[in-house]
Amino acid sequence: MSRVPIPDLPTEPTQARRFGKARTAQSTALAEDYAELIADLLASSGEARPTDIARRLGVSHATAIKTIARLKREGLATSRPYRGVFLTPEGEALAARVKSRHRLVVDLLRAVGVPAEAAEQDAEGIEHHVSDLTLAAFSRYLAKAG
Amino acid sequence: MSRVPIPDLPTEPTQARRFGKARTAQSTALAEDYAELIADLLASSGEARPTDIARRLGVSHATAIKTIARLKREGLATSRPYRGVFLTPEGEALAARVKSRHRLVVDLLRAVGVPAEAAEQDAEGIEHHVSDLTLAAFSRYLAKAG
DNA sequence: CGGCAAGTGTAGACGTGGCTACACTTTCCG
DNA sequence: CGGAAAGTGTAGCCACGTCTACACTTGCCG
Repeated sequence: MSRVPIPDLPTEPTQARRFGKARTAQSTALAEDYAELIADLLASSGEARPTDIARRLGVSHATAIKTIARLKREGLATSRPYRGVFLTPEGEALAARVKSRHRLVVDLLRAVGVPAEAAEQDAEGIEHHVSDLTLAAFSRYLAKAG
Repeated sequence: MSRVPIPDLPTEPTQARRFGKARTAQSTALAEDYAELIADLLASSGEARPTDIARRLGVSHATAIKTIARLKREGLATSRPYRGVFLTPEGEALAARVKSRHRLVVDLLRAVGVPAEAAEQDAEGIEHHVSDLTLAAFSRYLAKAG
């Protein structure tokens, strides 16, 4: 009988490692989204207020404030009561990385024929799981094909 | 001066919707992973035991059991104490969908030049955020380019 | 057939991200 | 300049996914 009705599963530790990484990635995703959004707001309007951030993200302002507190704890942002949020140099670096990665993912999706709105929507979730290796491949592909 | 140093942000509700969807997607990701893995284990060894699932996923058996309970609540799986886990028809359908989507994502990544191991790793996280529209585009692209 | 190893299940704790409700500042306009 | 609207912050709740610790079944082997 044919040999591949059941393709071999990855070895147990390999698969566990993959899932583990995917789980961990998710914990950094929030910080990345916030950093990028704060950078955008600062660039486009000069200030990033918790309420604006909350509205953009579709969460309550209380949730936004809690997450901003986490960014501060992690050294990515600064803020003083009633005075808006700013990014530390590390926060800005993260935002820049995230932004360029986002663009690259959207461009790649578009390049292989994904409609614009779907590309934007899916990129929002996909981008957090794209490794540097994959990103480099996207970049090469776009340089060649685009 | 140049007109596009700051590309317009998406409108507030649009962006909120995108983030919201990305957040929601993540909540279904776990169920998808479990369904796919259970299907694989059933296919390759005839049974899916909580401990095997836990080891593959890199979590404790207690976590696996709790998540299996959730799958049961959602009508995707069945199990009786000490007797292993099985999928309902809906669970099998989900597993099949997830499996083919996973394959398509890996193939697409490979097709644009992502190294095999990176493709497998990243697909694990990416797959949960790929919409049907995007999946269809991937499929078209592979048919044309592959 | 008795007992032990392996597997299974349950309880309880923790951190996270989400929410609502309420209190306090700021800002701005009459 | 005073008060109301808008924004900010805090408290307390919930669901979820994770863990460790402990108790109970199963199944097999001597």
